[in-house]
Amino acid sequence: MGETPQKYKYSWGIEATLDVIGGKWKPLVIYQLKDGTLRFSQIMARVQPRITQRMLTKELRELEKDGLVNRKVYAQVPPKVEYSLTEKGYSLIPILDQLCDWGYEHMGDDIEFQCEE
Amino acid sequence: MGETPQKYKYSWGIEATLDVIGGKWKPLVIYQLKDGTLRFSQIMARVQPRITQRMLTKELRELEKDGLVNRKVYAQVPPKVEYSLTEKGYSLIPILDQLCDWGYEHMGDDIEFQCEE
DNA sequence: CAGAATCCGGCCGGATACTG
DNA sequence: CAGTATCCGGCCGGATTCTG
Repeated sequence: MGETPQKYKYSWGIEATLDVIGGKWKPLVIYQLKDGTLRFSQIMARVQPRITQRMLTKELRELEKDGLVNRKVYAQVPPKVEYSLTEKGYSLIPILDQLCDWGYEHMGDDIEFQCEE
Repeated sequence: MGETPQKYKYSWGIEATLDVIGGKWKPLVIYQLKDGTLRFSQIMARVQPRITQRMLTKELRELEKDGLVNRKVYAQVPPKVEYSLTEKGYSLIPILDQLCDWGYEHMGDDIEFQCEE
């Protein structure tokens, strides 16, 4: 029945999603991984010179904890760690594309963009 | 060579968009306004008891500054201020819906949702 | 190479009180 | 009613140093 036609609409889903991609560098990191597996240093290089090691480590850990990225450690010296997107992580790409597009269309008056190619 | 086949992909657009909707309450506030104009106290009531006056004022000011909401002040006593979405603000609704859906599908194991109805 | 640890400034966001 | 003003704790995020 029509009760609570629109009620409160707290939109927890939005907050849950923003909790996951809202980190300062997270969308960037996810975007880097969309084309495949990358090593820690490779991600660093692609987001450089803006992100610090500490931040990259931290955000990768959180993304891993949230089930968006896989972390594979090779037991060797020197260390080698590879990161890739999980299914869940991949499912975010279309949304990130849209966020990027919106930014491009509505905010892009004096900044550079690199959404799609 | 396929010059800069994928280059860096900084995705500034994403960051620009998240700057605008990334505030803790902003997506909620925008969502409340999607059905039409609301007064300050009405927005408060809908987001209550979670947001504070200070935060609502602050986020509304930022949304106004970013051109997402209109602010109409009635010169009367007691004061009356109405908020509504701009075109730009409305254009975010589909994206917010997607963010909400994603949260619902991927994070919704033990939280309540109210995306659409 | 991929981090862990430490230090630190800033500012985000909440609580409370006051005002036109 | 719709704000300001003030205080304040926490934590976000950067810089730097050390390590297996």
